[in-house]
Amino acid sequence: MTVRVRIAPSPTGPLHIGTARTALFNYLFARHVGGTFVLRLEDTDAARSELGYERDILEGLHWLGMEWDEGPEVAGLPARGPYGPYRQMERLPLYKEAADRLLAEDKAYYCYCTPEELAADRAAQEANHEPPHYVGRCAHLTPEERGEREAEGRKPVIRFRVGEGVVEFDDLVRGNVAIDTKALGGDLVIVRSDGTPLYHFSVVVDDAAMAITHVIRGEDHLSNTPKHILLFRALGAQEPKFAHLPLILNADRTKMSKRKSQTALDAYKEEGFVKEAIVNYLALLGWSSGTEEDIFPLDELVTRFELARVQSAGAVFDRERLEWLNGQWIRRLADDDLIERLMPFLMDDLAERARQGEQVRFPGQDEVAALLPLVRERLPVLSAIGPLVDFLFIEEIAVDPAQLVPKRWDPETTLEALTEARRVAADTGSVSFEADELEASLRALAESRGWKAGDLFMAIRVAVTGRTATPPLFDTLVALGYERTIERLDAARDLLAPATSRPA
RNA sequence: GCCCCCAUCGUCUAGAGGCCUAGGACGCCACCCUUUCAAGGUGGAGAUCACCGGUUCGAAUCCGGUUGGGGGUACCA
Repeated sequence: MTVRVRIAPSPTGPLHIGTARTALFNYLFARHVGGTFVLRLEDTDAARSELGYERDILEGLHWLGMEWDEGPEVAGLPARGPYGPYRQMERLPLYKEAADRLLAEDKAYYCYCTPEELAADRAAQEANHEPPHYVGRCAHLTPEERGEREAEGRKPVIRFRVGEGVVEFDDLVRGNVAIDTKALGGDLVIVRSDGTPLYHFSVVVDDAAMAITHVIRGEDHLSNTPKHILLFRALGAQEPKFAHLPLILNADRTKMSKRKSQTALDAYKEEGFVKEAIVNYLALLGWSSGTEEDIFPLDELVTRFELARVQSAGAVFDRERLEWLNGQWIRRLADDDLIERLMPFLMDDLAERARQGEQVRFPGQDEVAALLPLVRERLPVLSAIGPLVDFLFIEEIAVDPAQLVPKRWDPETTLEALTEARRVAADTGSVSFEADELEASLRALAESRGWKAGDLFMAIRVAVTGRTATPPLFDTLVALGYERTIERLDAARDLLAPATSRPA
């Protein structure tokens, strides 16, 4: 029997980090055993489903590198796989047929209860401290009674007879789970009054129709699993194996939510998290290799992944750890690759500065390539590139006079030092403007004047970049170029003393 | 309320009866390197393995209970 798993997102919001993790575990499991990874869109909640979300989800999964073997047609490309269509709203006849079958076999029935009646039932049950459940008012209607209700114009839902007994299954991560059908809340609605199927029904009809062998999903579905198993049985379908993954948690250990955490994959992408780090991190949320390594590319995760090594307790999403992994992955990327990923972030940053009225220059890839050694180890996220190098591309940098003066110095000393530094830089630069020479001559200057090299360098750093934290100074000066270095040193001197009184 | 699941450093985890005076990683602290910031290196603090009882010569590991946390309980998915 060949393994078939699926990821079945609902296009009711942008791709959620939890959905991405569930997709990943399904993907890893499928690839590890040479099975098939199916993508199915569960869009039966017409009120909340949107095409834009669907695209976001598909693009996100694709971006992370999880190609599906079977899935819906997208952007003009035909559906892949023999079990299509892969959007539930395009599979309505299938649910209709399945529901009719259950109806014919009296495993399901029409229910005409109004929302008001159901609400009243629930209120009464609550008052009596009973668990909420459907009372079965319509469970045994005669044809006449049904006729009366139809005549009133009531549109029925279809309910599935849950029956009595204990449903037991062997969860691949949790072991044996047994739940009494009494805890299920009575006969459950499987088809809405408008004829569309509800999740618990469509998911089973489809998993059966698509020959899914393993259902790997979040723990939030664990209590609902008996409903599904009962439905599989009623439909005469082979029930799949189940594996319920631990939930991803907010810092307060509740189920990760938009309200308390950043849940949209897109938001992480826009901050400059690389896909390798996200995949790596998501895999480590609930799974561990059992070794002491923690950096794994996708293909290695595929070879190592086992459901048996999945944790059963929930895992708090730890952004710090994600950032660390991101830095690790950024350091590992090939030059060309990193440049390509960095460019959009840098361009966006500069474009934003331009919008704010600053004069900026947009560098080409070659120019950014030259900066790579200066920034590579300083990027926890790709979006950190702007603040690291934008002073190179902005005509007029803002310099704070207060920051210009090193802690141990006074303005006079600083002015003198910058003046001397300008002279030395000009002298050196007239021969060759290179990092080693600049460093040697400026160190010599500091020594001859009894200044701490660090203080001198800090004054220069702030003068030419406007910042106290930058890539290494001399490489920065070279990147800036001779002329702009001199210009900025002069501008900084002006800041410390009016031009008229500036020492020549 | 009822049902189900879970429980090892702040966080992610290793651990499947003796290898555990509980290991690794993130974060934190210190030192080294160093022109700043990073990165890197070294070291450190940090967990009476939720609690109680049992099984056993021996338990973080097995069993029971307690407590705590989470999830589910819709004409949402």
